[in-house]
Amino acid sequence: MDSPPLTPADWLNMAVKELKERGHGALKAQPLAKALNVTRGSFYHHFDNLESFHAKVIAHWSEISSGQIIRTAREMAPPEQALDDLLQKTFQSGEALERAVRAWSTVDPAVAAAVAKVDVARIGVAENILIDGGVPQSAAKSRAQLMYWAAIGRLMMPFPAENVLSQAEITELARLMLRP
Amino acid sequence: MDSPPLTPADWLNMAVKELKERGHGALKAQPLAKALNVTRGSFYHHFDNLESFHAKVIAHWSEISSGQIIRTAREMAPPEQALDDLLQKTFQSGEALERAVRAWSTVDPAVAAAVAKVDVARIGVAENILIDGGVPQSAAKSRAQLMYWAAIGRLMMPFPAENVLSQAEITELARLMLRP
DNA sequence: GGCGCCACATACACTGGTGTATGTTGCCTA
DNA sequence: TAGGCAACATACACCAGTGTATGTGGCGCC
Repeated sequence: MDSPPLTPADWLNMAVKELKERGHGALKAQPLAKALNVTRGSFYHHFDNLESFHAKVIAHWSEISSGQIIRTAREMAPPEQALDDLLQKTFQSGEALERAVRAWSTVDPAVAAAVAKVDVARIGVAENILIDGGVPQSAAKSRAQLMYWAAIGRLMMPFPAENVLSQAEITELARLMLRP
Repeated sequence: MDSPPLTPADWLNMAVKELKERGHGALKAQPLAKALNVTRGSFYHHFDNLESFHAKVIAHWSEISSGQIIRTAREMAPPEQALDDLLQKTFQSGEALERAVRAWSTVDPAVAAAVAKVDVARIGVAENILIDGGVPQSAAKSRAQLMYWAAIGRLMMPFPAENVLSQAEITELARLMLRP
């Protein structure tokens, strides 16, 4: 029943999974090793210590998130639709992960820095969509910020699944935000 | 140099302080005892165990938050001003605490339940302000939700102090939200 | 066919936490 | 003035984690 040897990527993927399901408190060598059916020896073979491992985990998350941003930006159909996508789809399957990372960022400055970068990138995408939709540049930034904050705020509700706006409400909001 | 004997309230106040400054990971008997210059014996004299202590901490936070809500609601001057207050003042000195509690809520269902209740109450206040300001009931709820999510989202940014809207922008937003 | 390295396993010393059981000290009170 | 209780302190057994040092099995390769 022995499985193929593990790579650092395997550890990072498991880390992301545990982060999503149990929060950053689960990012420890011993529990992760158990989840991968190996001992901590493997962990300390691939990584120097917990701190550097955490750094690689958050870097991995940044890449994942950046990938999502690129894809979202590429689907820039009509601005109204792009806005819907950005508001809704960005945090669809990634909600739990996003919540966990943001909670983590409140106690780890390195994570906070990474999250801040991703935030800037995402808000930039939203801003460009608004500008493409005819919103004056001066107003676009603060509106994009507002929208982004609302999206983050929603998923930081204790039960984000119960905190939803109807499609009609989202469309109404998008229309409001695209007003010149 | 001996100080007066501690009460459970002293422990709860210290807990809130540590929660605010270091996050919920600091809510442990040993570190708190050290911060209060006593030993864990005192902790286990006043509380059964960590779990019940945590329950009292979050209950204490709920009362604090409810107090703020009452005060905010009582200052219901003109709706525009009340909205400013709700958006800005609620999380002024309490930003770090709010962040910590919300991060905590992502890993503790009991905390999540308490936070959810406070959220409902706060959104209710915002909704009433909007209704007082002439917004139709049907639209008031979703707009109040949006505003609340944005407020929460802002303070969950890694550096909330750098994520601010100018007073002009807030006023503009309040005006927008109060549109019938 | 022995060499070396990769991917672990094992063992050890250590830290920082929990909960419990049992002192100890001062004050309040009958 | 003796008892009793509140507010601790002390000591113990235990657990879950870290990091490090060293052992080991297989496989690639010349």
